[in-house]
Amino acid sequence: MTSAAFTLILTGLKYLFGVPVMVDSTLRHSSVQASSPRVVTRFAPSPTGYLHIGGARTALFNWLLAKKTGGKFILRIEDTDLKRNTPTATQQVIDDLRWLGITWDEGPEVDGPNAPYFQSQRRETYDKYIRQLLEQGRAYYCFESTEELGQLRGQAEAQKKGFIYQRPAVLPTEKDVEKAKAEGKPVTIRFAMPEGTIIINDLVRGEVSFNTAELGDFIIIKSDGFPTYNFACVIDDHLMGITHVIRGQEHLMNTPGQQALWQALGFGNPPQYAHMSVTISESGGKLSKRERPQTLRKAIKARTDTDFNLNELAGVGGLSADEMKDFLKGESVPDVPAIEAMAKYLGISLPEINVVDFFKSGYIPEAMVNFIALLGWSTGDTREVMPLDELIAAFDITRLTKSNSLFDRGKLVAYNTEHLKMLPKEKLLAHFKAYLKIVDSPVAKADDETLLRLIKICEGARTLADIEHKTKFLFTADDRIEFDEKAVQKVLLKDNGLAMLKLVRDKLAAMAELTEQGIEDMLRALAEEHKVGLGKVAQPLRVAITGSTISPPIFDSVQMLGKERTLKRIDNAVQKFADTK
RNA sequence: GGCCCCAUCGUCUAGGCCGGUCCAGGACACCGGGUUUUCAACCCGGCGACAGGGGUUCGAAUCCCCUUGGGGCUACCA
Repeated sequence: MTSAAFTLILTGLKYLFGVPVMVDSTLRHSSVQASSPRVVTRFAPSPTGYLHIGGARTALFNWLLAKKTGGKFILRIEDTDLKRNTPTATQQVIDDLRWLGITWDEGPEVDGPNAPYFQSQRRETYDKYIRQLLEQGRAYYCFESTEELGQLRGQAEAQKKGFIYQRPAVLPTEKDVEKAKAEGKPVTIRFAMPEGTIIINDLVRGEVSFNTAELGDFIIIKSDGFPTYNFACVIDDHLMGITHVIRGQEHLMNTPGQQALWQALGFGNPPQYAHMSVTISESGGKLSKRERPQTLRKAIKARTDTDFNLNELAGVGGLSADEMKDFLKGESVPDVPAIEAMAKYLGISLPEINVVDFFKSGYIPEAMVNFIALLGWSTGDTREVMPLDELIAAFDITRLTKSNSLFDRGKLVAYNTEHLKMLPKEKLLAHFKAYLKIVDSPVAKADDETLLRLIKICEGARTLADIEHKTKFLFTADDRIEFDEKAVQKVLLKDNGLAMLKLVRDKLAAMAELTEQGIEDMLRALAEEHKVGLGKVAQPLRVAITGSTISPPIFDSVQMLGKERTLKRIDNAVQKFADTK
């Protein structure tokens, strides 16, 4: 691991209202490892929704590092933005992490010495440090409204300059605060950024330097009294003894500010940072949960058919006409359930972004974790498909890639196929049952023994959804089979398919007991007798009992369906298509 | 616009720090063939990349600079 964690260089003699901030000094911090041998990492999501792929990747890398080094992994909920928090989000994130197999040593539901793990419950702690900063003149009050700030920003933009908050020549006093409050002005607190150059030594990017003059004084306490991310994160990382912070590149620009804060608070050595590359989606930018509503919006706009009723769709989503209008204009985004209901109504599938989306599509966590781990990281040799323990053993934080990577669903499918083959049967059974439950499949009715058999006869399946689709016919009523038109045309109505089906029926009816072997012998004999390939006799049978040309091996399919039901389905098919051409 | 990051097959990547062993390796995808009761799986083969331009050097995918392209951030969000 790299030695110097970071270097803060401040040039010149700078005074902040009489208080010397830093005098032309170069502070070198020794290796984090030297002072704290045990690695402590964390995943700190904000509870605004489901865990998405990007978050899962961040959590995974932090978890992997902790596991690899025998360290500790903490889950901390950054719920300081009351407006954005959604009530069930924390539970959703917890469920998603558990599904992936990512467990935490400290955090919600398991607790630990650093409790509470919800930032909204740590107000006193932040208050203590903010007082310290205020007293030292390293933080100061501000009273501008959002509108005023917006105006200043607009002016800067008009001049093609970046907006930097101008620190007042004389800092507001407590008296000014009282006055502002009396006048109903919002009160926020900004960090007084010291002047100079901050160099961060990133585990994946190397040295990156920033001029603090271009960063400006950022807000650390909001007008509602809650800390902003940049402040709370620094306090908690310090208090919780975090040694390594692995996060997305989108946080790179926050790092100098956080390090300066770390320094100002006298926290000593900051953690080692590793800014991962970003995961890009097929459509271009950062993989984002916005893609689902965007896809839906596009689909709605693409509907030009006359019988399509927009109001009806709005009703499905529980939206008013105005809300629908806003959504289409891109001004608002409905809830997840509303989005999903509308997508279902339109019969379109939304891109999988959240971890649950993949669960519902039939992917297994082992494959997800393996695939996500290889997005921006590699072993260095040619190993790719690996079980979890091997992944942990192979993990090396210094091998993270610098460049962004595209989330390729095709490759995920390939990984899922491999893991489906590798996984012990009991584990697969558990995954399959969970899957059947979440998609509310009729197959869920089957007992474990049957389920295990279904898994076995679907060997080579790519997803759990494949297994479900292939075997659902067993749990459908005999007269409710949905026939695939193409399959009927090609298999039953052509080449005497129906005639062959009748022959098969008679042979089957004559069999005392159905075994896979018996069925196979019978079908093969029939094919030979008529000098045709097995396909010619098997396919009509397959279509008759499943309605489609896709099914598990025919011998198993028939055996599992049973003689009575098979005959009934053959009769139904013969009757149904006898007069069709 | 400003600041920051990145750049090898369509995609994920190995190699780059320690320049020659790389006319660039693997995987997915794709194409062709095989196996076959369907789909999937499986087997064999093929296509396919060092963004461009300048340097440095006997020699550059590897080091330096520029251009171009992509991405991130630019909130009283995290």
